[in-house]
Amino acid sequence: MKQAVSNLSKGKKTAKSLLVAARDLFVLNGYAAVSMREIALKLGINAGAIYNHFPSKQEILFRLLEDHMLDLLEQWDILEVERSKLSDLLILRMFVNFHINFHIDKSKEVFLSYMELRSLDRQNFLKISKLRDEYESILQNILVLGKNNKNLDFDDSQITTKAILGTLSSLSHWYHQKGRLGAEDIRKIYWHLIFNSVRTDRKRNV
Amino acid sequence: MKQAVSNLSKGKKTAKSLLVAARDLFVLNGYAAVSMREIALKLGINAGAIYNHFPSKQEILFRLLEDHMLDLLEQWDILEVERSKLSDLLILRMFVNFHINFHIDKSKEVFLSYMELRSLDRQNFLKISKLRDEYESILQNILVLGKNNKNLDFDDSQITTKAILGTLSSLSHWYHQKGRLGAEDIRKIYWHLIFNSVRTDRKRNV
DNA sequence: TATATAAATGAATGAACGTTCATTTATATA
DNA sequence: TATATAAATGAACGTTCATTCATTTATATA
Repeated sequence: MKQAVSNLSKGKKTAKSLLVAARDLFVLNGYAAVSMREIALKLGINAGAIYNHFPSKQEILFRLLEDHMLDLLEQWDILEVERSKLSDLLILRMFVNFHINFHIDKSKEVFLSYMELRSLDRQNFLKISKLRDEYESILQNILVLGKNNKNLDFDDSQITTKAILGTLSSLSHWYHQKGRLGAEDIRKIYWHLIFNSVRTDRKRNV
Repeated sequence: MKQAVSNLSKGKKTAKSLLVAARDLFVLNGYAAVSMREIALKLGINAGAIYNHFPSKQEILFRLLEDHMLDLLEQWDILEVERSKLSDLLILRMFVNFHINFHIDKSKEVFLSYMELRSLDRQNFLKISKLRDEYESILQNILVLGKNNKNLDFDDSQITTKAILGTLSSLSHWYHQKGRLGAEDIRKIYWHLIFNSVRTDRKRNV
């Protein structure tokens, strides 16, 4: 359970603020282009002070990405109970809505996970890749199950998984709170697109 | 018209090789994480020699992105004659196929344009953004025209444009020459997905 | 082949980088 | 309030960075 910020010790508060500052700067300029001095400056502290909270710049990035992926997988797990009662198609809709909600709430973290995988060192890269594959396989399993039960139709589960995630991920590239459309509109538009692309009676030719 | 490499002077050959080396390194590690020394090392020359061909590292990136975008727009323009005879739906299919072909042929350039927009300085960023918007509006115009003629159906042309481009762009993140599927398979799979997501008699609910 | 021009060298520039550390200052505990 | 611990300072470390430049070497032209 997450703790209210006001209950945290000064050290934990600073660590949290550093993660937020680093996240924002990494999103804006990219990991490699952001210096420890810039991150520290955002909190008005000295760069050296960061090392009381994190052992390295690399560890800050890893913590951001791992926290995000674990959060994503955990939140999906929590829906397991509700999910067990749903049809294949409704589970797919739940996944799409879940994914969109997450992208809207955590658009910076999503964007970061997408862009900065390559900035992780080998060991950290493997850890995050594993979590990412885990998430991807959730969707792929939904698709395969739906196809086996003849409730969904598509040509290739692997590519279709990538394509749907690509469709949804475009969200993190343009979504801003102040936009023209609300979350409900966006969920509806994307669901219609995705639903039609994999429904059973879709056409195979123009 | 492109010139055969063997006809180029030594200087032009080196410049071309530098662009290729920079492209490959930028794709692998990101612009900010690549040094001029690394780029030079790929050709076995000294870093200082790069400046006989390009005025700055920034200019190399800009040249890569601008060349790519201009190539993309020009290749689409060339198809104008063929296009004028086609129906709305076939024009959309032509766009999808064109886009996929380009992603397959120039996957590194596409990936770079996608990832390194933020590494451009303000002036260069605006130039490339303009070209990118131009390309995006090609698809949006196709969609709007198709909807007006009742040959296509979707909720929002702007989001649908972004979603389709997102779908297609996922290609540049996983496509490798040596993969399981050929270009023809990929075109077919993506076309079915996209066609069904915007065809006129699509369903609005589960 | 002689000569002008283009390309590459290798050392040097100052600035910025991540990280360390002895020291000082603030916070939490007793 | 006294004391132990945590957090922040500010200077410094060794490296690496993009870029410059006088000089040398290679190429193209006449």
